[in-house]
Amino acid sequence: MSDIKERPYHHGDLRRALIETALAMLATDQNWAFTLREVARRTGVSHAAPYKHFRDKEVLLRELARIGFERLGQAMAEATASARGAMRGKFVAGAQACIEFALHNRGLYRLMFSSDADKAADPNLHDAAMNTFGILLCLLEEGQRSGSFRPVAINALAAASWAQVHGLAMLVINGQLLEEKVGPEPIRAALDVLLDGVCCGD
Amino acid sequence: MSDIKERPYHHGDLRRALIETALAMLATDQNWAFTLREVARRTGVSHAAPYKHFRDKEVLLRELARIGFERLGQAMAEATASARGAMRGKFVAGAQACIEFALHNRGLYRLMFSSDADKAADPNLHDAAMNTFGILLCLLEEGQRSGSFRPVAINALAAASWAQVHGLAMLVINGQLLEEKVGPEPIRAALDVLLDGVCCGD
DNA sequence: CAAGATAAGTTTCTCCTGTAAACATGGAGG
DNA sequence: CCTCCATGTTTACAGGAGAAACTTATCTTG
Repeated sequence: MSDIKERPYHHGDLRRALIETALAMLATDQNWAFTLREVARRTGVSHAAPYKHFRDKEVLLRELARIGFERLGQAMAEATASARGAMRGKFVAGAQACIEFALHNRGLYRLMFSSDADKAADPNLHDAAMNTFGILLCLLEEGQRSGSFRPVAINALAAASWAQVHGLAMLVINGQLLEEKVGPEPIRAALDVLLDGVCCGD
Repeated sequence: MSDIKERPYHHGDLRRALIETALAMLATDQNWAFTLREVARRTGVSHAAPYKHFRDKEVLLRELARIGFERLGQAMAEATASARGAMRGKFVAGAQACIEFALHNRGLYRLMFSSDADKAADPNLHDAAMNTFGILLCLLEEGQRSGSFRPVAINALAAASWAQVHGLAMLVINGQLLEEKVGPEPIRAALDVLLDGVCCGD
């Protein structure tokens, strides 16, 4: 009663609150191995309450992954947009934005690419992932149009770039890209190797 | 000697048997979300028996991952060794061997690169992973010595290659590299893009 | 060879999770 | 005002991880 917020029976926006709690836990624990009950607990509701908003745990996980792709896409879009100058620089900016995102959101990033975030099971998630992928595609198209990137099949460039960026991100957040193994600035160096294959001339 | 056993109290080689069962389950289920109890059940022992051989579930997971890296390394070594001709071809052979391995051992591959197979927690696992990585390094060194690969920092090449191959493998086993998205033969095409950046001249 | 000691199984137990079902509550519409 | 219904809560249950205590076969050693 003396409580500032005497939580009413009906939370008001529990769905949102649960998502926020889960995202916060992902940010902390970095291995996304959270339990639904813990999310409920930290949100201050009973352990069954979440089921009124998410049919099961995987639905929540997929929603989190979807949000992750949205944010990643936004980060990459901003990075490439604000990077002025050569296409090569834009590409690097986008790639680094992705890797930085992965580093600062390890748990979420891992979830996004884990088999638990099954794209086939949720059209919205699938679309979100595709949109993010689309940013890369646009960038590559732009680079080809401007004559900066080689005029090979766009899909080859896309597959190579996506794999490279995602691969780097995974290696980074797994701590498998340490100085002792691949030297300082491994990300930039690796991207340069790829870009030598992507860009025209040398 | 004879395989038809009356299930003696002492299994004889339960440790090995458990590993084999687990590997078989990984091969089937492809998402390595198996339970220790199920492994015990299928091996025909009580659910507590495994704890006599593995302190906890993660120890078993790490052992499986270690075996996975051993096999992957072997596959890649064989592929690169038996590929005769230009370095570029050797590289492609090794990369394809890795991706093929991932495809045919989805669960195991995912486990190998998941956070549950914590390299820092098991020196043997760490070494196995390093050895596999070493195959790639050797290949790159050989390519540089023979003048086929660009004389940039070996670590840049290594990071780029490792990320590329691993990234492709992850995308492939996640079904995110389908024809509709990246065209036919995406793997070969993507590798060619990278190799244009790795190899000398064009 | 008798007799522990010990390694390797088994049973039993506790705590936790995901999820279903039944019950409670409070705000919206007749 | 009363009743419906979305959104909570409590209770219940199947299953998993792992600890502890018990059992049995094998190994060691006097």
